[in-house]
Amino acid sequence: MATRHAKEPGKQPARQDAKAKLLEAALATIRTKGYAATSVDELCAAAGVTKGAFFHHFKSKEALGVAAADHWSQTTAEMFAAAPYHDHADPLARVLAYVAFRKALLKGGVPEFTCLVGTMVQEVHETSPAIRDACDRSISTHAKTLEADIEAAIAARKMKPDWSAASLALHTQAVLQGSFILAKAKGGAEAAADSIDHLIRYIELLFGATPR
Amino acid sequence: MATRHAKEPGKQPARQDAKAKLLEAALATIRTKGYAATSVDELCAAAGVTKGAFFHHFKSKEALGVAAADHWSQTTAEMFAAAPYHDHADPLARVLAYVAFRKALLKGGVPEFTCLVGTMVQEVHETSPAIRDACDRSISTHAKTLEADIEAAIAARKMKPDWSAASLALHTQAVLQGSFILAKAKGGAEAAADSIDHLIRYIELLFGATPR
DNA sequence: GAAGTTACATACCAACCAGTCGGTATGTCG
DNA sequence: CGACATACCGACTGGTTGGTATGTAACTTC
Repeated sequence: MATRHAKEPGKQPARQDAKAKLLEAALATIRTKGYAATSVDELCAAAGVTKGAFFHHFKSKEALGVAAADHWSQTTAEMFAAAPYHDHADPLARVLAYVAFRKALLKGGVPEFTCLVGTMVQEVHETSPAIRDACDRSISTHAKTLEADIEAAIAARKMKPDWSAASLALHTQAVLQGSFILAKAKGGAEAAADSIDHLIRYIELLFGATPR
Repeated sequence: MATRHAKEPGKQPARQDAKAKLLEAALATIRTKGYAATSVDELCAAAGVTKGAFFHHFKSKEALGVAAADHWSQTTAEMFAAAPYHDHADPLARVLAYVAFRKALLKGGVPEFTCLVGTMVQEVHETSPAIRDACDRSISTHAKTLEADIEAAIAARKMKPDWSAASLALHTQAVLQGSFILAKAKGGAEAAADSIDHLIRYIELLFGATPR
């Protein structure tokens, strides 16, 4: 029985460590194998904690799914907020730079660049309203961050389009999610990159810019 | 080949019935709950057969997944081959009518209009190469059926685009798959329809037609 | 420094999972 | 007819599942 009470900072595993490690393990594992095929035991093993810790922090596997989606929303929001595409003066340039940025993210293995909530919502949309809503929130909130720039680009050109900024913002997400499916089917990012190029071309044409 | 015909009408359940019923049950159930969350027992119950019948026709659950993807490829291919969008004289009109046809298919509940192979490949891309390949075949073969019309539309306008007919064909599938994810996240087809409208607008702009 | 709370660990369970196996009913073919 | 194959049945198995009950060490508060 080893009693150690080392009080120095950064020694033993921090107290709230298990929850964070479980969420990180959930992101990686669910993106690779999907939600249903990921077991609680597996998550615990990947996180290096026990099942007691899991059910202490999450009242069920479904609650972990919701928390994982929320965690995903938060970390991706921070990442996009800090991304350089906001730096352009012209709003259309910012929108195009955003899409180009998304294309540039297609690096590494398929599970590393695909979307957690897109994967999860496909599986649980009929069986877990809580997870579905969390995924919807993640996608819709992110799309919302594009609306102001799209709106400004419309206004700057005095356009009166028969489509809304909101629908174009959601369309960008549809193309990205669809491109991830192509990447998964083909085992590589090439087709996904081509599809994103088509999206860039569409936005250029929509706003009357010269397509490359 | 082996012509197996019932001798008299009004007989007992046909002999090859179980396999077909299992495949139909697989399409419905997997589209609703996903592949991993669908158990063999559940499939058997939905098809009204026993587990003995299941493992007689499919050597494993994974084999059923492959067969379901192939069955999906076949039935959808027949359905699209018989669809009216081929009737237009102009190849671009055929392409646009195809996309409009896909939009018109967004009827009923979400599991009824979404795509089996898009759902499955998201889950199993890293864990079941056999199913992933079957899903890739389904998507890529279907996309291929659009290439000739796109190519003809390019040639008719003497265009020299920096994108290929193949990539545009795959892009249509990406948009459709992405729109299904939006539909699943939002629990309805509206956002999916809007996204398909953007795809129609893109193709019109690409080929210099007047956008509506 | 006792009391209470939080953050884990250990041990366990009933339900469920994919897959097996011996058996039967119903063909086909010679 | 008999020999053999195919189609299907349903009980069974061993391992896994999500979830629980209980214990305990560490931190917080007074």
